[in-house]
Amino acid sequence: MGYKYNKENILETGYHVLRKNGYHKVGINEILKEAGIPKGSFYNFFESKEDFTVQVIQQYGRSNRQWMEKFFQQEMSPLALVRAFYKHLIDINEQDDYASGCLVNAMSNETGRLYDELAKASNESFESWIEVIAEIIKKGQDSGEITKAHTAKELAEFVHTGLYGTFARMKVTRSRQFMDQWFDMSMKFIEA
Amino acid sequence: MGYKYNKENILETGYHVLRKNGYHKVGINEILKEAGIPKGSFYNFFESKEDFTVQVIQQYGRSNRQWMEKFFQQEMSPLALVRAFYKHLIDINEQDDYASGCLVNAMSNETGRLYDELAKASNESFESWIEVIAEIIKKGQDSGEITKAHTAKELAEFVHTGLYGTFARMKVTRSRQFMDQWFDMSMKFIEA
DNA sequence: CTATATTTGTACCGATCGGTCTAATTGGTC
DNA sequence: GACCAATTAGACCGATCGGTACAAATATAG
Repeated sequence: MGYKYNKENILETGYHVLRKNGYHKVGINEILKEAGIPKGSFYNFFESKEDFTVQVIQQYGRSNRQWMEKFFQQEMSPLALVRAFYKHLIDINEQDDYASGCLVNAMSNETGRLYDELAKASNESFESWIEVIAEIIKKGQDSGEITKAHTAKELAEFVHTGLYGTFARMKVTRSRQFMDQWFDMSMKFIEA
Repeated sequence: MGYKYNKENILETGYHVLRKNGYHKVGINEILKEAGIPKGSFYNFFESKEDFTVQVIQQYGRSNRQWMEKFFQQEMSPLALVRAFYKHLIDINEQDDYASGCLVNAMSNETGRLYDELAKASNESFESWIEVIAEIIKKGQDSGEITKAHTAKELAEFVHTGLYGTFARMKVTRSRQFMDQWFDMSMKFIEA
């Protein structure tokens, strides 16, 4: 029962710190300092650093899925929505000065083969997002805007992991140039 | 002036340790132990952990490029070579039990926005490989096997970063299923 | 109010971090 | 052989790591 600190706020802080720095670079003390809580409270809320990170991923997975569902409810054609969605993600990363990419991609790459619980949480978030993207792509296929050469889920996975691939290039070049190039090619790929 | 230890061997050890564990998970002591050298020798060869890692990336970048150039000299059509190349990379990752992916992708994601020298080294290795892949794709375009809808370099970058994107999925699902799916879709994408 | 359980705050733990220092050893040159 | 520079060896440095211990403070139940 909530006393002084709020678990969701701590997870939110963890999201920002982990997204920018990765898992092994960040120490518990950095999170305590950033969130303004003492260590006792942290280990009251969370069993371990891994458990904390799992919950960060889960909370982000849920809130991002909700945001996506809302985004795809805008009044536009399915293909236009997909285009706007990825354009928006690229814009966000530019505003972020190319510092972070996606938490789930970062955690998957850095810890996916090292810690089972982190892998599971990352995978579940990813798949939950793919459901939403596949749904809008399916609508585009039904309306004839999007290719039926592959299933909606295959297209969603192909495009979204494609974006993840560009994050490595983005971080290293500190530029959106390659993401824009990827965008044009990917959007052409899914067009009917 | 080589005394007792060989710099290339130390870098080779570093390659394996860093590829599997990432940058921040690995301590100098682990590399010393794995390579069987004392700390004094390490800091005789390398200025710092970052300098060491830069040289690991550079050596791997060079040796991998040489391997690629040889691979593409096999007696096959350009498209068949590209297919065989990526099939082979997927096979390697399966044999590796999906533990590592690509060092350059891992370093780019984990450290690309954090350390300038690591970013530079990662970027240079990546671009050096893209040159080789673009070359074989160009040949495929000239022979009519590969689409001319995009330049050879654009296609090479799109495909290769696409593969990088799948590594996150691979590590988290511990399976080649998604890589195979990506392979089919990507190869279809570049076909004329 | 008292009794009890939970949360908060901080000191502390052994282990490890990246890196320095210096002595002993080695190899090459005269 | 003597001499010097480079290399090797590992003890040592302060800082930080993830996590524990425990007492003080706080909230809830009666």
